[in-house]
Amino acid sequence: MTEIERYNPQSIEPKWQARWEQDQLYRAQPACDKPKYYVLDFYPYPSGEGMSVGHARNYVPTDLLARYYRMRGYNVLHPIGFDAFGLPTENAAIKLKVDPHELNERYSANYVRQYKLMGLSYDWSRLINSAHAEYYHWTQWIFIQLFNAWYDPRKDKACPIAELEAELAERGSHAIFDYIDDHPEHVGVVDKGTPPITAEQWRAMSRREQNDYLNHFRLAFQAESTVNWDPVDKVVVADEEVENGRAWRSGALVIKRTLKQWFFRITAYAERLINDLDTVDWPEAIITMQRNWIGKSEGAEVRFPVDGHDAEIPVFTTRPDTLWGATFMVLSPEHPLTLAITAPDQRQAVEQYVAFAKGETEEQRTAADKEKTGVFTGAYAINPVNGARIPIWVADYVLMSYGTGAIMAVPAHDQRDFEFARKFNLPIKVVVQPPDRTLDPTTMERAYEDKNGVMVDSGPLTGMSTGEDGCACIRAAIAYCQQRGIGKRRVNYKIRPWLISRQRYWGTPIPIVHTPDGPVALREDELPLLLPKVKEYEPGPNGESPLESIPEFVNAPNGRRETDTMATWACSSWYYIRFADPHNDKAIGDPKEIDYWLPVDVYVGGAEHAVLHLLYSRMWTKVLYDLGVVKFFEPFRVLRNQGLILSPQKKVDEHGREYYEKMSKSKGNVITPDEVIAEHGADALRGYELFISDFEKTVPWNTQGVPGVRRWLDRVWRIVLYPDVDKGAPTQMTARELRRIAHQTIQRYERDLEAFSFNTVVSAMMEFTNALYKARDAGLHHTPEWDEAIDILLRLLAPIAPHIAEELWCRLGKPYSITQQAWPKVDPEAVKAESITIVVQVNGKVRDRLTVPADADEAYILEQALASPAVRKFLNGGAPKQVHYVAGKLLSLVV
RNA sequence: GCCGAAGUGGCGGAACUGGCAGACGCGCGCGACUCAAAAUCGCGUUCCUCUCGGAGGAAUGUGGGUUCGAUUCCCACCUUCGGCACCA
Repeated sequence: MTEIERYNPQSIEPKWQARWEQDQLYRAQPACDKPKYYVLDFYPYPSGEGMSVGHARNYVPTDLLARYYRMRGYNVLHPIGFDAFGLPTENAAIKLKVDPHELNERYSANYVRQYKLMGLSYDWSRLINSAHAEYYHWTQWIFIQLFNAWYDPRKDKACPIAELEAELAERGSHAIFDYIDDHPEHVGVVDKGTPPITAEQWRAMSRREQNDYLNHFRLAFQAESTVNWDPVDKVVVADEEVENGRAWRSGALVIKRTLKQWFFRITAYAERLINDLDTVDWPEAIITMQRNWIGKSEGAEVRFPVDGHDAEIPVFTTRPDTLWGATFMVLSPEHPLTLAITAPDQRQAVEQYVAFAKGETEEQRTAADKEKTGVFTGAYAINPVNGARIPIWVADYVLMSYGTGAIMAVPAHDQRDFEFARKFNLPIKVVVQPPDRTLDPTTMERAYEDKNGVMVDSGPLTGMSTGEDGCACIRAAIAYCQQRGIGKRRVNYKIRPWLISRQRYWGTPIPIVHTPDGPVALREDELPLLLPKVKEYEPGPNGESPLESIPEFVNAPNGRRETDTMATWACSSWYYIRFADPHNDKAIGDPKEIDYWLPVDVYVGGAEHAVLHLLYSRMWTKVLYDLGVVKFFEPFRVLRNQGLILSPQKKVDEHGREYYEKMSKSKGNVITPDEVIAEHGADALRGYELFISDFEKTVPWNTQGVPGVRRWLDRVWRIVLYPDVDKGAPTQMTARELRRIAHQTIQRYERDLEAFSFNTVVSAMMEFTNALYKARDAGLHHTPEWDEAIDILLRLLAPIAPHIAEELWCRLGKPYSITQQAWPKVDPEAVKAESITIVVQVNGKVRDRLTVPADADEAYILEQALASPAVRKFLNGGAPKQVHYVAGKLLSLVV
């Protein structure tokens, strides 16, 4: 027996990692004629805790793809960088009393160390970091482009704000507003409630007033906004950081404060953000979530005059067909007309109610199954379609932020209105009778919301029934309103402007100076606006940004510098472009490189960013497309989400149900790649990350899984280097069969990898390895087919387990590096089988299996089947009534 | 409540276009090697029944349907996970 050297990843992995790094094997070439492949991971935030094996679920599959496409001859861009700005680092800096710049370097370096430990093939020459001025210079540059642009609805794209100024000076803004009226999908290009003006009015304005007006159109703009304020921590907190009205960190009751905030006008892109979803290959769930988030709904805006006042209240409705069934109207407590129209004897009650609603948290106000509340204003509106005088109420179930902040209430056909009407004894009027029964307002138990039915008591619509698409009555109602001049077709979107400013230190400074004439952007040659070093990172007593206390920063020659910084969503909205040319100090990137590399071919990350990052990035891409900076309008061609990895420990909840926890430091159940690699090596970790489950599924980590994969790699090691040792029982296999298995494995590998079915890629490789043991036991190992099979095995292994593949490749005396070898070609001749197995069924049950030559025809197979004793047993001596033959697979006999 | 995804052995999962359900791995059991253990190798491992070295039956969340044939297609329901949640 030969003395064998055991597979020892601890000695071979660091050796090859050092060699690869020295040789810079994974550098992408600049733009050239080669086909490109851009595979990208979601931009990671480098946390102080480092990575867990859950993070590797993202990085290993993309590395497999990168290595695979390199071997297939593509110029592969596989970069990484750090989304380094943001609150977690800032909070850590405050707590540890360490400069966040320093923490960033420390944490990023730890991530890089872990990436290298896993043998990931990133192009390290393209490493980027959002918190480096070299990077945020261009985040600021894009901010300026947005600030200096508006969305021209007629051109359906972003245009320089100077064009808007020229138009205002020449013709005013009426043409723009008229166009939006006729094309309601453009409602989001301008702030709600902005008045149209004439050229004379524009020219009469001061520069400050003009800037205020332009602000309603700019793609980056400042506006008043209500935010959650934590009086103990003295910070603004996000909605997500508020639980039951209390700040998550301090436990203090949050109060609402109105602050001036910076926004991006994502609403202008609502329609394109929906429509362009048809052009990407993304998980259906994410596409649906984005659609819902944008929340397009079509209907009509109808104006209701207020009885006895010189005022009209517009309402938005998706069911204009039910206009005749409106029996009351409801205003949001924040509606500007609420107090103005309130009758004197109701004033006290309404004021009280408005104050009560204002004091409610978002949580209380939108709680499920909340009892309806509201107060009568004492005023009446006139229903413009039938002159009916209907009471106007104020109630918190109507939100100021959606539609017009006022609704017409149709209790017979809207469940919310129904509940309100029942509670306050308001009349209910049925205007749509369902086809199968007759609704009686006095006995109805819930609203009939279906569109299907016949119109009753509805003026000109009476007797109409729902058309083919269910919207005939709606269209007729809109046409009627338009003709009478009381309403018009309208589109509403739920999506709101994207809040970008944070009164915090650790973020990209906003390149704006507030002058007596209003906000002015820095010139491009004044960038980057550096984040100054400070001693204290805590926000001021009233939530002022720490930047406010630095006179050298705040005081600009022409005014006061903006002290808000950008939320990290800005940094991550364009980083995928930067990788094309990451160190360019003249532009966000050389257009030649950007045009070559983008869009991203495959983008992989967790589903938690379904809406936020993926929506923001799409908007920025479209702005840059409109402005001619890039030539693509969707950044990520293919998107896939990896599933979560949970802790292996089974827990039982209070109902006795079993579940697995997420890995987290606070629960003390984190498994790190470091510990797994120390014990079993990076290749075994990589293999198990791929093998653990279906890529998109959430699954608990199994501590036995890595040793299982390690055993497979051990077997690979032994069969490649020591095929003569430890023979098993003799088996039957021909050289041709071995060759067929090798080439079929290439096919399965390619097919499964391209379908993101990485677990079956690994299992195909395990089967191939098992087949080699069998072939060895059949005495095949000194044949040319054996050498070819081993060669294929190692090439296919290289993307999964690069270290062991390189080591074995080297020991067989083949040329360095295996990662630079060509991908093996499938030989179609080798794949063909000479004999095939045909399953014989009788009445749908398998009764026998026949081995026949691959070219056997149906007649021959039928003859063989009828001769089989196992089959005859179930034929009861008769002939089959029906015969179904599936070529090469199955013969089904029916008796 | 609404929208989306998914339910297959003890566990993770596989099954290409309607055609052998349970590949591959984990775990478990038995055996070989060993003084012993580890490692390794071999065999077995969905459930039930029987006249058990064989044969038959049932089974892919539940109940129906289409089909010679359904994990796959259709209908209804149940459960789990994710998202949204008074959006007019």
